[in-house]
Amino acid sequence: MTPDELGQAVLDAVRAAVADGALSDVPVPAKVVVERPKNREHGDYATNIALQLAKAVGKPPREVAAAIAERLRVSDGIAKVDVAGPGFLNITLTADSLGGVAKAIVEADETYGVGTVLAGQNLNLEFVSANPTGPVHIGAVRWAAVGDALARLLQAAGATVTREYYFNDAGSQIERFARTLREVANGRPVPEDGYSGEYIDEIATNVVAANPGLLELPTDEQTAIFHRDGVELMFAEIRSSLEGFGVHFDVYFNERELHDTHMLDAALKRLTDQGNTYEADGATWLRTTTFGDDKDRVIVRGTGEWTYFAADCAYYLNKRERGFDKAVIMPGADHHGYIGRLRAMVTCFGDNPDETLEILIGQLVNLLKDGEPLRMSKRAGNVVLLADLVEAIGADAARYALARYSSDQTIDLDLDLWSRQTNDNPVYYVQYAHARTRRIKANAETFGIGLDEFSAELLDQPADAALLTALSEFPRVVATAAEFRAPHRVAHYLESLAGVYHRWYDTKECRVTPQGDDEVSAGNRTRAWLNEATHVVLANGLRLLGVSAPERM
RNA sequence: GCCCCCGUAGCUCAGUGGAUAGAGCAGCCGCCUUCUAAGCGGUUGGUCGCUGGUUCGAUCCCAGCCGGGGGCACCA
Repeated sequence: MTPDELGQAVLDAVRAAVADGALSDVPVPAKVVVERPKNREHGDYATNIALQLAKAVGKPPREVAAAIAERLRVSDGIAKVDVAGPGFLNITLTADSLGGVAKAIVEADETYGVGTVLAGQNLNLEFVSANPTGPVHIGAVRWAAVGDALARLLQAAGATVTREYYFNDAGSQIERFARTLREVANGRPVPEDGYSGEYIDEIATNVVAANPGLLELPTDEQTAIFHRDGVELMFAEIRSSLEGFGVHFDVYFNERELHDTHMLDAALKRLTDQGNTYEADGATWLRTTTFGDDKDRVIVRGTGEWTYFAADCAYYLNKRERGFDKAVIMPGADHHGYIGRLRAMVTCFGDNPDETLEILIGQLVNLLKDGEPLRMSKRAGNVVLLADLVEAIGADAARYALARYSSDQTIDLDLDLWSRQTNDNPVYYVQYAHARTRRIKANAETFGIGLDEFSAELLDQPADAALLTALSEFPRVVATAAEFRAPHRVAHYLESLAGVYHRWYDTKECRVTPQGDDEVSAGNRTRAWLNEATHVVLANGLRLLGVSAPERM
């Protein structure tokens, strides 16, 4: 019996109690969620449904709980129902009923955990979107890890997800980047507002090599070529480093495309048609204050140039026209001030931002070196790159470390600590648990134990029940993490599951292979399924985070 | 000044209304002739920043305050 099925059984008991008058005719909830109690003495599962219904029923919670318990006890697969504390129902399943979960998980394999809570939603998930003026640095790497994990989660929850990277290849920072390349290539110092770093020299050298005679051209023509080829080389490097990190984007969208296809004009026209623009001080403004923004925003500057915000407007419209129900974007922590104007802009287009726009603001990653904060500045060349991070701690640890914290939390990443590769890093704990499932499987095979005989009622040890209930929780963890846009919940769940599994492994009564001269028992054979089910869940969970599930460690 | 995030064990963090607030690391005491000790058991350690409010019930929701971090361009 799965938690969902148990929830349904509890619901049936509530309905029965209402039907026969034990509970007054209260609105019965559509769904009852049972949870895995922290304390094993509280049964396999618990629910606070009686506490929730007590007020409407007009009876003390324990009395309501007793009425439900009485009707739940007679359900199939229920071993025990206790009323506890203020009115909790603590439920213990029969070994037979609970054990069936193991076989179901093994049979579901990679689809175990896949659900439908977000089915039918077509989402555009935009993340990273770092400017092509330098390599991917540590701040952006966080969003690569979190965004990719979130994309996997949303898909597991049934949504259709397009991963998108927005390249700002049309603004003044790109102009500075091009000028920097040109100056450096000509042996002159980096301009005051330019970019520094080894990559600048490399790219400048490569552009010159690819364009013989480049440095003989007039300055303007040089700049144009450095612009064109430099950005292209930077694009390529960013793309390949992200792919190397296991982060794949379905669409790399260039801001330039918005200009080239006149999307900005179309967006401006739409906004003007809606009556939300005006002219002032020689510029064209969007009246975002009407919809809650602090101040109105310029769309066309006095010089006649588009602002970056104008491109944002066009880009949003473009996403909608490509058929996405919702644009989900993950800007950096320093962009939270954009929420107001983006929501207002969406409203200016006539959409409801609560439905078509979702902005996931996360916090910074701070780097510590020798316990001292390391300030990062791309222009000063003082950056830690994706490649550096991977080299220091490995891609698995990096992805896990960056995805395991709530996005609301500022991360202090101590380079010394992480480069030591001690088991301060919980990814080892989880990966070790997975590797252990594979070794046990291999050992079992030498005893001729495969996945054949399965007798659920033999999974009768407390450690079996603890592992089974932990495994059964996975689908709801996935659904909840997807709904809350919180991949870190998966990581914490896996750590918890790994702990339960390690304890199960250490339980003599729960061995997969026989001890000493013992014969292979039905219990051994059945527990091979439980071991395999644990492998399935750990592997599926790690896959959601983009972390490998090693065969051995 | 305005806005966003954070404040929970020595450290890093989970926990978005319920039962004695959890985990990892660090510390201390134990456990390897039997499926990997990158593991397990035990133990030490917390006025959930403060003050009010809502509630049968608040770490969680609301208000104010105090700390820490980050943002507030006709830059991108």
